[in-house]
Amino acid sequence: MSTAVVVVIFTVIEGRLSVLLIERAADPCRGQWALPGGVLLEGESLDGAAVRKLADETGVSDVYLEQLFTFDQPPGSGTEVAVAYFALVDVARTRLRAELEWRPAWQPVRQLPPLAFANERINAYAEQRLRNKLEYTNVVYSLLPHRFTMTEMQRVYEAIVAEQMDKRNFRRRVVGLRIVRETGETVSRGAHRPAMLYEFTSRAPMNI
Amino acid sequence: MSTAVVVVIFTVIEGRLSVLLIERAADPCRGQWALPGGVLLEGESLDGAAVRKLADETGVSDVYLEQLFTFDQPPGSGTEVAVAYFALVDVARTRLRAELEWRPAWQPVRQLPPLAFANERINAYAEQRLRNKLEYTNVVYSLLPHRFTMTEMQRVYEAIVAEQMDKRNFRRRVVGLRIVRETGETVSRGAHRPAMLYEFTSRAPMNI
DNA sequence: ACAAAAGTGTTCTTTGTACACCCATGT
DNA sequence: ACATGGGTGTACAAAGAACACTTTTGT
Repeated sequence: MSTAVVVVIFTVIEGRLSVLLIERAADPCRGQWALPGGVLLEGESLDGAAVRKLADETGVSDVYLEQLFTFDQPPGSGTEVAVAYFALVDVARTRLRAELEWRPAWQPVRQLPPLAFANERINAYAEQRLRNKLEYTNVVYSLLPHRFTMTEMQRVYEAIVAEQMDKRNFRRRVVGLRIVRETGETVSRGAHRPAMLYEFTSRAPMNI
Repeated sequence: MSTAVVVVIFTVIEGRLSVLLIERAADPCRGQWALPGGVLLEGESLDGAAVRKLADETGVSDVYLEQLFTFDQPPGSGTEVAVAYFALVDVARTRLRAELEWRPAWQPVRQLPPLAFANERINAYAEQRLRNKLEYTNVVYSLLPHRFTMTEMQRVYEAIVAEQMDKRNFRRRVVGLRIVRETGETVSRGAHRPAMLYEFTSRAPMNI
């Protein structure tokens, strides 16, 4: 009996929070979708396994990645428990590894297909935690480039909580909580006046 | 390779937050103290194993018990990972199971003896989580009898956060958050005027 | 009489929320 | 000229923190 590690990988695509799922080409649960996961290797740490799975699936590392919860595995699955992680990645930097028996795809969290195993619970739990963390941490740092405008950041938040925010209150909050700071430089991005560029005060998970 | 389950069991003794530790009478780590734990049995759920360990050690059930975090286990320990839980119990209702090779004792968290394995981290993590949960949930329900005075409840909070609070603000908070409610009955407990009895609005973990 | 805990209100500060207008640029 | 996103301030409400005195009872 071994330990499974699964990773709930979120991104934002066209203003919608989406999650990476794998279509199972083999039994059990052929044709259903499941969260990417695998077993803990000999001598590997949990965090190490999560980083490895994330890199295998998306090619990225150095993103927000946090342990979520540990779930029981169904009998006969070959593993006793599944340690779930969640991660946020910028879709523009990812490269999915599709193979014959391995068809990954981004699915909007509001319209998930039927999932194998207990993956609905894990997904729901991850989404809940993401929304909570959004309010007081810098989780989104790996969803944005190193420098970005307030509007770009706000669009990401709005995609995750699925509602619109007031831009003045939004700015006050993220600057007041020291999640981001002004860089002092501006940029012109289209048919409007130049915008201040911001950056995260830290690109590692804030622990609070 | 199997999965370990450990339980950080808190109580309040003489106004101090204390945790249950076991003195190891056998190698490895003979003479050191460790958190109570064991392996996940065949066909047993994680929560089930945590409930079983807690009952084995203290004789109590129906208390606050929540999954905390999953830690890597050191190589050669026979288990891959340790799923940690934390619990709060009323010391007056517990009965510790002491045996020759098994010497449990309550230790104040401010003066812990040297611990085996990575148990310092687990303890520190549990204490942190307890303090956070204290602010917005009913965690302490299993540290108090069914009916209690405000002062009794406040003493428990003060023991956990290790600082004194204002009783008017304290009452407003726990009543306002619907953690407790008045019962309408009063009691006389010593050389002072009778006190209102309160009760928890729920004796199951509030999920928020 | 005194010691011990119970009970009770107000002020101030901080935090969050709602809300509307003008500006610089590219087409 | 107009469409697009950028930038800004104020008023109100809610929540939290600080603070002191009187009451009831048992010894």
